[in-house]
Amino acid sequence: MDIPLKYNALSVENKWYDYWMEHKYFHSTPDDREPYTIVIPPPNVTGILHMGHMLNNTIQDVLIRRARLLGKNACWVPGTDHASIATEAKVVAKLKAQGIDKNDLTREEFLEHAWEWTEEYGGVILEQLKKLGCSCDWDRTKFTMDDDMSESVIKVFVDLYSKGLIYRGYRMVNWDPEAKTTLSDEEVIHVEKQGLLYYLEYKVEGSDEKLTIATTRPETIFGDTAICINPNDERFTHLKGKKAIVPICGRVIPIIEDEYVDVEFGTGCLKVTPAHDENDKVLGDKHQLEVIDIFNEDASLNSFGMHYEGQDRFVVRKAITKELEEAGILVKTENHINKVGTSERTKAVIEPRLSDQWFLKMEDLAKPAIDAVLKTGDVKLFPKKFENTYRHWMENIRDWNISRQLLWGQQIPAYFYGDGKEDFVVAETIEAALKLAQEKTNNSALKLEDLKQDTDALDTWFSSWLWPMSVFDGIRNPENEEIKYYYPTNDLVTGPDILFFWVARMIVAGYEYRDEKPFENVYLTGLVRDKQRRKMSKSLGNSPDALKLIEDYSADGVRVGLLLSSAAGNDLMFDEALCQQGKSLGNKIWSAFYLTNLWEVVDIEQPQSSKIALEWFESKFQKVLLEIEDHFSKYRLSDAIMAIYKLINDDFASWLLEVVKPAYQQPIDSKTYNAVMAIFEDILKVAHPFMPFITEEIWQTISDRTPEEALIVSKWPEAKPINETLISEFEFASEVISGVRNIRKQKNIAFKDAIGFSVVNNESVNTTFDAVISKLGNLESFEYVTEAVEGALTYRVKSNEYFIPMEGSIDIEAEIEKLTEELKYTEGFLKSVQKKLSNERFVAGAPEQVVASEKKKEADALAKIETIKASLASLK
RNA sequence: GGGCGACUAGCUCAGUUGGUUCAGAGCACUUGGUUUACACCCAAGGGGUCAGGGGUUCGAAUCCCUUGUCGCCCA
Repeated sequence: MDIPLKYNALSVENKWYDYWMEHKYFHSTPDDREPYTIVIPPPNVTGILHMGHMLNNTIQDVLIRRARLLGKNACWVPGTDHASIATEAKVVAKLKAQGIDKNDLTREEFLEHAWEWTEEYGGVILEQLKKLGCSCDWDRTKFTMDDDMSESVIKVFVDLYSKGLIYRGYRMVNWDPEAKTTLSDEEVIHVEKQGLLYYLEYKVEGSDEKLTIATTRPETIFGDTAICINPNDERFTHLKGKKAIVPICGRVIPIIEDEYVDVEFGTGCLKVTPAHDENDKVLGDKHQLEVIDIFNEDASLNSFGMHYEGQDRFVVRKAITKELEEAGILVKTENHINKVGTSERTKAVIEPRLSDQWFLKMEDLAKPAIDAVLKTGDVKLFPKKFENTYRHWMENIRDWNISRQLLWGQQIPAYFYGDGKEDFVVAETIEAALKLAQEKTNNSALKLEDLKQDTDALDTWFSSWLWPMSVFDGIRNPENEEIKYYYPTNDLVTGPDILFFWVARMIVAGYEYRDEKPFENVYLTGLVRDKQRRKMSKSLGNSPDALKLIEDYSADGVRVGLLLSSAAGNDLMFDEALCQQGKSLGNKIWSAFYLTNLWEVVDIEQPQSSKIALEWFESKFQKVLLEIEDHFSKYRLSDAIMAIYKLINDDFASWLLEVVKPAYQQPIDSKTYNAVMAIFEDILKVAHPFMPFITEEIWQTISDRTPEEALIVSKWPEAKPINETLISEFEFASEVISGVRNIRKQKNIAFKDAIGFSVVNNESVNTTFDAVISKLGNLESFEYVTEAVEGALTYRVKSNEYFIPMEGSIDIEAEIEKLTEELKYTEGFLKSVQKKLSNERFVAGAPEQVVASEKKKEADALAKIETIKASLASLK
C-alpha cells in the first residue's frame, strides 16, 4: 500500500461522507432490532452553525454512531424550526431594505416572502452539520411548518380547546413594541439597568396639601387611576377617602388603601397605573379602578398622552421630566437600579400591556410531567442538578400565552362570526368551523365569507413541543407503525436554556397525547464560552467560524476538541488549543497506521517481548473498554474520549508499538503483525463515534471492504475476561523502565548505548516482562543477583533494587545522600502508618480491608527500609 | 429579596456511600533528546494548607455550621 505520511483530512472527510450517504447507512426503517432514536433539537431554519450547535450535534452523533455499532436500529431525525419571531424579524428587515413595509402587504403576500426566504436560507445549517459528520437520517428531514406538522399543531389546538384547556383572556402580557407582538414569560430577559427614581407632587383635591409619590416611569402618569397608601401608615391617615389630582392632565383620582404598599420604599405613596404594570393591575382589579391604556402598539403615546401623542415612551420620559421640573412638580430624582424586562429576540424593553390573548392552562397538564422527572424517574436529567430547577419551575407553572401577533407560524384556528368577544368557534378547517358556527348561532344562513379567522399565529414552541411525536406523524395518525416503533425516543441532547421552553413542554405533551414520556434521558450541555468566560455571541465577535475551524483542524479534530472539556451541564470554555489536541490525536493514529504499513511481514519466530506485550494490551484494552462503557452509561463523554485518548497515545503508541516495533529495516513476524492489526481495528471501532472520518479511512485502507463491512456499520468490540495480574505486572515493569530512563538521563547515557542491568528481587517479581524491560531499556544483560553490585548506580521500585554498572567513578557521597533522604522519607511514612495501626479505635472502627491495606503498607515500608539500609552499609 | 449550584495544580476539570497510592487527569510549564511512525514527536520532571474559619469523627477534598467570592434561575 502506498500511504501518504501526512493525513489529508479535507478530501478524506468529504469522500467518506459521500460514501456513507450513497450507501444509506444513516437511513432507518422499523425492523426487528431494538430502536435507538434521537430527535434533533431543530435549529432555526434560517440560522447558521455556531459553537453551541457544534457541541450539541457532536454529542448526538457520538451517541447515535455508538448505538449503530452496538447493533441497534439507530435513527436520528433532523429538521428545522420556523422560529416565528426571529424569522419574521429577519424577513421584515429584508423587506424594509427593499423599501417594502410589512403593513402594506396582505397576509398572503407577506407569507410568500417568508417562504421565499426560508427556501433560500433554510437548510444551510443542515448542510453545515454534514461537514461535522452528523449521521442524521436526512430522508426524514422535517420542518415545523411542513403541512403535516402544521396539521398536527392545529389538531392539538382544537383538541385542547375542546377539553377546555385553551381559553381566551384579557390579560397583562409582555409586549415587545419593536416586534409588535406578545412574548411568553420565558422569552423575557430581565436586565439590571441604572435608572432614576422620580419624586412627583400630586395635589390633594380640595386643599393646598400635596403628596409625593416615587416612580421610575413618570411618562405613565397619564394612565394613573389611583394613589395607594398603606392603611397602617400613620403618616397618611389624614388622606383616607380623599382624592388627588394627576399633574398635567388634571385627572381626579381616588386615594385608596392597601397593605400591598411597601411603607419603606420611596415615599410610601404609590401611583397606580393598572394598564401598565402587573402589580398595579392586581390592585386595580381589587379596587375596581379604571384602566387607561396610554400607549400605541409601538409604545408611542396615544391621545391620552395629550401633547405627547405620537412620541416614543423614552422620548416622552425625558420631555415630561423637563415639563414637570419647570412646573415645580418634580421634587427630586434619585439613582435607582431596577430590573427591566427585555425581549430575548429584539432586545426592546418590554411593555406590560393588556390585551386579548390565547392561553393554555398548565397546572393539570404539568402533573404527569412533574412525576415523570421527580418521582418515577421515567425521564432522567443529566446532570441531576437540573431536577431542582425543573421542580421549581413546574411547581410554579403559569398558564402559557400561546398567541403571537405574527404572521409567520400556524394561524390560530379560531373563526369569528360576529364582533362579540365570544363570537367565535374553533375547528380544524373553515368548513368545520362554519358548521359549528351555524349550530352555535342557530343561523344556517351563515356563509364562509362571514367567518374571519383570528389573525394571530401560535407561539413557535406550540409546534416544537410536539416534535418527538409529530416527526413520526404520531399526532395525526397515532397508531402508525413508525410512532409505535420509535417512540418514546431514547436521548435528547440540548442546552439548559431551553429546559422550560422546550424540554418540559415536550414531556407535558408526551403524556397528554401518548400517555408516555417523549424520551428517556435528557443530556443538558453547557453553554459554550470563550477563554475569558464570556458567552459566545455575534456581537462580541468571539465566536469562531465553525466551518473555518473544521477546515483548520478537521471535523474529527473539532469533535474531539469540543468533547474533551464538556462534562454534561458544565459550561465549556472553548479554546482552539483543544481542537489542536484533537487534530494531534488524529495525527497520532494516522502515524501509527503509517508505521504498521512500513513493516515487512515475514514468517519468523515471534519475540517473547512481543508475545507478552500483546497479551498485556489485550487485557488493558478490555479494561479501558469497561471504563468507556461506564462513562457512556453516565453520559460522561469527555471522560470517555479521554480514556480513548490515553489508550491510543500511551498504551498503544508509546508502549505496545515501541515493544513490537522491529529494529530498523528488520521485518516483523506475521503473528505479531496480525495481532497488532486486530488490535488496531478494535481501537478504530471504539474511536469511530468520536472520530468517524479518520477511523473509516484507515479501516478501509487496511483491507478492501464491501459496503456491508464499512466501519460505520461494524460491531462494537466484545467484552472478554481481563487478566488483572498481567496489568499490574506490566505497571511494575513500566516503573522499572522509567528507572532506567531516569538514570540514562541523569548520566547522559544515549539510548543506543546498551547497558548492563542487575536486580535483587526482594519482591519476588515474576520474570514475565523481563524481555520487555530489556528491549525498552536497551539492556545488554539482565541478571538476577542476591547481593548489591559494587560500582553501580542504583534505584528501587518497592523493595526491589536495580543496579546499572558504571565505568569510572561513582559519586559515593551523592549516592549516600540520595539513599539517606529516601530512608528518612520512608521511615517517616512508616511512622505515620504505625501510628494509625496502634490506634485501637482505628483498628476496631475501620473496615477490615482498610486495616489490611495499612498493614501491607507497613510491611512494604519495612522491607524497603531494609534494602536501603543494606545499600548504605555496602557503600560505607 | 427568594431559590439552586459552584469554589481542588498556571488553565480546564475528575475525585462515586468519609478509608486502597502521604490528593488525580489533560493541557500548559521546566529539562534532555533530529532513536529511520509522528517535533502535531519522545523521555524525564516540577507544581495543590482541596476558598477562609469552626465543628463531627480513630480518620474529612468528601458530612454539618459559618464567612467570602462567583455563576444561574425566579421575583
